[in-house]
Amino acid sequence: MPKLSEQDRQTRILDAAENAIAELGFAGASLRHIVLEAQVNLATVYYYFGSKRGLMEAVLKRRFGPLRQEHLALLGKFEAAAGGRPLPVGKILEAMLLPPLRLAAKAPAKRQAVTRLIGRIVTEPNPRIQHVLSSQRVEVRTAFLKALRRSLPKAPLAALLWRIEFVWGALAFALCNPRKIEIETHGACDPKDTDDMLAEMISFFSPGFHALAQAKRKP
Amino acid sequence: MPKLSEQDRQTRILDAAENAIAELGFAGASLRHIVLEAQVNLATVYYYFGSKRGLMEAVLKRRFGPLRQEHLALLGKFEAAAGGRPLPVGKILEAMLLPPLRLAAKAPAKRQAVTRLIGRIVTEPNPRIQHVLSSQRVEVRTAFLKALRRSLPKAPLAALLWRIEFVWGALAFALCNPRKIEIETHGACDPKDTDDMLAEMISFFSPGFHALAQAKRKP
DNA sequence: GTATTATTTTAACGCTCGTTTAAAACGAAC
DNA sequence: GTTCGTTTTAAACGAGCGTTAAAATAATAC
Repeated sequence: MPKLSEQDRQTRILDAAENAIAELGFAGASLRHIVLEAQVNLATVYYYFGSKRGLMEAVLKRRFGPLRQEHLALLGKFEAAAGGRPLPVGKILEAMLLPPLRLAAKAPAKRQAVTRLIGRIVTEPNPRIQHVLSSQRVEVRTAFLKALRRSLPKAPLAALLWRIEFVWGALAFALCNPRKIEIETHGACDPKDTDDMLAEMISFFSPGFHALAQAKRKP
Repeated sequence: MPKLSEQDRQTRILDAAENAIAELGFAGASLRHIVLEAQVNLATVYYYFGSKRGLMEAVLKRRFGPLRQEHLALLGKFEAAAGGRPLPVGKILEAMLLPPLRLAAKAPAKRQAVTRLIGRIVTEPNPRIQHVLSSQRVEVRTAFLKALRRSLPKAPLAALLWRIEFVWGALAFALCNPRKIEIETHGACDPKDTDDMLAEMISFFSPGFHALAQAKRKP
């Protein structure tokens, strides 16, 4: 029996599951497919993770736990640097977008599993998985909302909330199928160039937020 | 045997399939689940649609065929009204966003199947389904790109392409899980109010496009 | 009426899925 | 070297899946 990689089995299973989810979605990623790639016996999944759902949740926790921390840390760092003054919108956007993009950039070029995993989740039908993630991210969501409200005190709450959703949506969409974007734009947009993508997003969204600073028609 | 609704079976199957896809995704929507809701025999699906894939493609074609027409028609109407002059960015955005939103609004309040169907597709892993849609929408994509290039001739191509992707992404995200947005914002954002959503999107994205009108750092 | 076609149903095939049980292999302690 | 707890394996279960072939029914034409 050739044990190609001698990292522990749990990690191999998680890696394989992540790849499978990114490629096939949660429903399509079968355990047998996963254990084949992980070079692990089928029952090993149940020994370590209890069930398929347990494995899926572990996959999400491994990535989105640190992501949550990075989000809060980066926002906190910017706020500390601002010394109590409201953050520029561009900085808030950077704190929103950079951690996921950095996570995506860290992945090896060929397999953008993490990248697509992030995008995959936003449209996940399974309510259980939805809830796992939603509950993990409520803290991040409120932190960014609070920062934006401080920076744009005159902006209506609903307008801010909508815009936050739009930003997350654009990010998720871009992360979800990088290949599609690359093909459809004939290479003019390169999703692998995360620095460029970050710059494009910030320069695109910032003016839309700033437009809220003064105007306030319907209270 | 109670034939509750006497619309023809094909329509009942398509409706049921649309609901199932919206709720469970493409992989999770099983034929047996669909025929149960459609009150139709399992083999009937194969008689009319040949296979599950055939049914899925028929579901997509029924909605996205007319959507494509509406997109092109609305853009054409605005361009005709402009009489050869470049369209305002806001009008282009309206032509992009209104048809899908109108489609979503048309659906009965309880079941926003079409709404979620639109969003579900953008993250669909199945490359076959991806391609069916992608090929159907290339015409629409290029039409809007062309309109934007006319209105913002100084804008770098890549910047325009990125922004178009971001707009589609934000729209898809918002359409995908309206319930999630409603819950997470504690009702402050109401995805069922498509007029409001359209206004929010246009007012958010327009400034970002206009910022491209003059500035052009890297050629 | 009968013959012919179109539609619907029944029943099953083979496959893959998630999951479980129990036995085998292993490692550390004594 | 035996014992004991942990880890890995093999084998099977039942359920659901997409799909198909053929029989039963309904509709149409002659």
